[in-house]
Amino acid sequence: MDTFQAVADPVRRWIVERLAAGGEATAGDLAQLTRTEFGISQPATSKHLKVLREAGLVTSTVSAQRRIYRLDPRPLADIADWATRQHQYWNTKLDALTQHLSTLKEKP
Amino acid sequence: MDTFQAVADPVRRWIVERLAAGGEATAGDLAQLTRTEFGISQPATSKHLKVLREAGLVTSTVSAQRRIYRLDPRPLADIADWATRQHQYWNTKLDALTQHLSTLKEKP
DNA sequence: CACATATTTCACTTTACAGTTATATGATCT
DNA sequence: AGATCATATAACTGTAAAGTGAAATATGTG
Repeated sequence: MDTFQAVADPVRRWIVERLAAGGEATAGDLAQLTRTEFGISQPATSKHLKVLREAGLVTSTVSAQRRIYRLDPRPLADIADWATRQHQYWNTKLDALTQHLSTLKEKP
Repeated sequence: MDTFQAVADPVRRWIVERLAAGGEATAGDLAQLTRTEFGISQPATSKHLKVLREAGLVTSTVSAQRRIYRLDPRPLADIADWATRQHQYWNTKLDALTQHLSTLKEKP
């Protein structure tokens, strides 16, 4: 699954936001939080974490029985880049159009 | 369907890119192009366009029997903002950590 | 070693979505 | 009006993803 699909799911997007805000969290923390936030079970969250892991959005390190999850900022940068590129490219065209229209208004 | 889910699909992302590059296109143009690019039928593309419309990513205007599709840059800006926000927030934390580690290295 | 804790994986069900063909809608042309 | 073109919708199918409870795996503790 690619990066876009990974963050398409609201639960996973919420997890990403949580990790960005808190820095890191154990799988148990996240399972607890998503339970209260979305009412889903612990295995459900575990599977979401797997998807995020395979998409490269998060990394996990083992600490005894706990798995500590952290965000990898690079894939997010890719998304931001893509969106900004499409956004800006088209915006310049839009600006050109607006300007063209206003010159038409001056000299009708 | 929300903006993220709309651009999660590769066909729709391709359509967005095409509109950003070309400025505008008719439904027929896009149906033709996605046909050669992905091998899907005209109704399939029509449904993708519907999703993009309902997500607010594109607008369509009627010109005789044709529907002309254009990109609305605002939702893309939202995506870029979101991704940049998560990315940067965590990056500052990462920088702080890196700096912390290097000071530890100096004075062990 | 037995037991508790943390997390993942398995087997299964339900739901959502992309795709298809066929049909409907609406505008243009002769 | 009838034919045709452009696009959308309907009805249906196959597949994938998200959810669940139960079991497996691995680590720490009395």
